[in-house]
Amino acid sequence: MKKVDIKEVARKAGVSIATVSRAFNDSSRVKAPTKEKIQKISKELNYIPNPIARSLSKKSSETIGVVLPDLFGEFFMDIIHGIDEEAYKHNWFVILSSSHSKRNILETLVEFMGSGRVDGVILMAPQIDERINEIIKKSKRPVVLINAGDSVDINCGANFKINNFEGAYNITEHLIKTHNYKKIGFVSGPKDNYDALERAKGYYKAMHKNGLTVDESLVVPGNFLLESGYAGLKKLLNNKIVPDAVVMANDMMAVGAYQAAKELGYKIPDDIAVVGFDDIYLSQFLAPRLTTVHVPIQDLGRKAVLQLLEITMNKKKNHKPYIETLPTNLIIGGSCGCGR
Amino acid sequence: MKKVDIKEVARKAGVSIATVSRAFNDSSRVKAPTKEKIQKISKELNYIPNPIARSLSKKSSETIGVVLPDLFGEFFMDIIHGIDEEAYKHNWFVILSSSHSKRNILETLVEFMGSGRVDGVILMAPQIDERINEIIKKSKRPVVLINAGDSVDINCGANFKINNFEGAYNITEHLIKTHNYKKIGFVSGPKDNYDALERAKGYYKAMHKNGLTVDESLVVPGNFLLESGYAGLKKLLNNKIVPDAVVMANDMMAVGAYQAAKELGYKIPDDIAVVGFDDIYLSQFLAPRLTTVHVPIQDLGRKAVLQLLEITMNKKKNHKPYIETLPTNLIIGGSCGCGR
DNA sequence: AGTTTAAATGTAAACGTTTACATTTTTAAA
DNA sequence: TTTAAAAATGTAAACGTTTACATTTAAACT
Repeated sequence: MKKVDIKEVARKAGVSIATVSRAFNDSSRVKAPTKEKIQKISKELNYIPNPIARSLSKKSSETIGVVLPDLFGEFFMDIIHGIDEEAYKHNWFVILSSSHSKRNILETLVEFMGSGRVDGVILMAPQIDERINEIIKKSKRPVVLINAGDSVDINCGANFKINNFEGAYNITEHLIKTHNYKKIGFVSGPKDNYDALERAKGYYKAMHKNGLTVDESLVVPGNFLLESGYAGLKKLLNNKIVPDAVVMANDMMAVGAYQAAKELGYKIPDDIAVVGFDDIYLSQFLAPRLTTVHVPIQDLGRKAVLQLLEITMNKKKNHKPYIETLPTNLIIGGSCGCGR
Repeated sequence: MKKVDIKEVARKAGVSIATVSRAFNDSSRVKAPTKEKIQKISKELNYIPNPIARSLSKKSSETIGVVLPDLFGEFFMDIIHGIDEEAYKHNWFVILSSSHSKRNILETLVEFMGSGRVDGVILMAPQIDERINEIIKKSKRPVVLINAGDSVDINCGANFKINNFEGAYNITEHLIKTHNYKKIGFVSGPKDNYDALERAKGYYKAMHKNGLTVDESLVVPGNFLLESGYAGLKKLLNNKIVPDAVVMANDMMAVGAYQAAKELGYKIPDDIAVVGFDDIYLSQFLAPRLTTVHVPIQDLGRKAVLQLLEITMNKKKNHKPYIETLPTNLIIGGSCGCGR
């Protein structure tokens, strides 16, 4: 399989390399018979235009860089799935880089941006610090953010978010209005996490809107990990004011809560109702099925790609960043008390 | 942030571009003070050598292409995780492509191989057909296979597999020797899937080795999906010969089996023991925890990368393909009857 | 100091495309 | 036919590096 380049094809076809190139690109400018001959010969020789050379010349690579905080959990799986699927549909490639360390986000970003390696990047950084923001601002290439808070809207090409607030609000209100719970606890996520913060806000808002005061002791800190959900619920169940329901800031912690409840002999939802957030795969297998908030993660990935392509195509200069907040929806299981 | 290239740096540093290039590559050949000056200036100008141009010139991209059958389930997550982690460690990039269709595997492979886009590819194709095999053979670039059966050992650079046979053998034998089950059923995976076949073999072998005959009706077909596990167990429980234990060819089907058992009022493991294969995340949350076979998936990814890098570095001409079969290990839960 | 050798740097030709611009061929109009 | 306009093709200069090979500079011997 010796190397075959455009010259070879041109020679065999009796045309110039420009014609060959055109045959592969803007086909309208080359006569049909010529094009056919070139195609035939290319097939024979197994010729594929070298994408590297092409990128160098065109200054674009038809490749998207994807930078994710850490490659773990189905959340990221789904994002990647969405991205990959959409990118493939449009014949783009995806370069993946999960940021194995904080510092690495920067590095990768710089590497991506500075070079012709990618035409744009999809960045998911839970909280964007100043340096990252700086890079995005300076960058020639479009950046589409996923779930990145609002502080950075200005510099990016687009920012897709999940409506965490609404989701938390709705599920909390469900507990209040449908089930008439009064003492509703909350186990929060990491303090510096954008999603976590929004979810907390949603919980508070729903409580207040419905005339319920939130006792200090009803809110305990968590970190999105199973163990902290476990510890969180235990703490709540040993509280002076024992809640009759509890909102976990994500499903993993809800799983921990299930374990804690079981251990302490509390039945869900009879002794205590538990709800989560994320609708992870696992949640449907819990008994009773977890009531939670579904988050359209794959959509997030897909939309990010589409937006990035759009920006890349249109080359709009000083486009306003496009901001979209995707809605969530309530998944009713048995853990809130429904279907009792 | 206007473009800054090697010429710009060279000019500012008062040296030739060759020196700049050397300063960035084989540093030993440029005098220390010069190098420092170049580094300083590069930093000032935010210069990063254009990887595309570099690739074109060097005919290598420090990028690995990863082709996976489909981007779904944690199995693939783990593989990607392993690959990404190891690649990052060695400063390589990863281009991802899940093959959204059969035909696409070919396309992607050709695209990857023919061009300078990647230096090598990691391919996971459950069953490799002739055309794929052909491409691998012809290819200039190294291919490392993951879990691809043995038919293709000849052409690739390496082939990493999971010891499916051993895993299935061991878990079946565990049921026999530790628990003294005699009527052990089996729900198989897809007929054309390499892993599935090996697992089936392991089950049969363990049965025979321990003097148990396998009644036809004890083996029912499945397809690795939850539903088929559900259907599979139901079928077995309605059998003339009702098994006292059943080996599911993977964990997802075991989850289905749990649902079927529950529905029919069979208690696991008292009425029927169930074991799985894969040790998926979910399996630890089943009640009782699923007894299963752990598969070192991340290792698979990591090893594949390492091997690929090695091949790329050493440029061994006609190296024998490196073949390694990774061992599995038994995860004992309550579903087999242990800890009763 | 002069000569040889080694180290540092420079020059210019790749690498395989794309694409303005120039030229030729074809088509249409006069 | 001739000529103008349009379509097809060709020529050659980018794109930003790396790297043989050539040249200069420095170090090490006589």
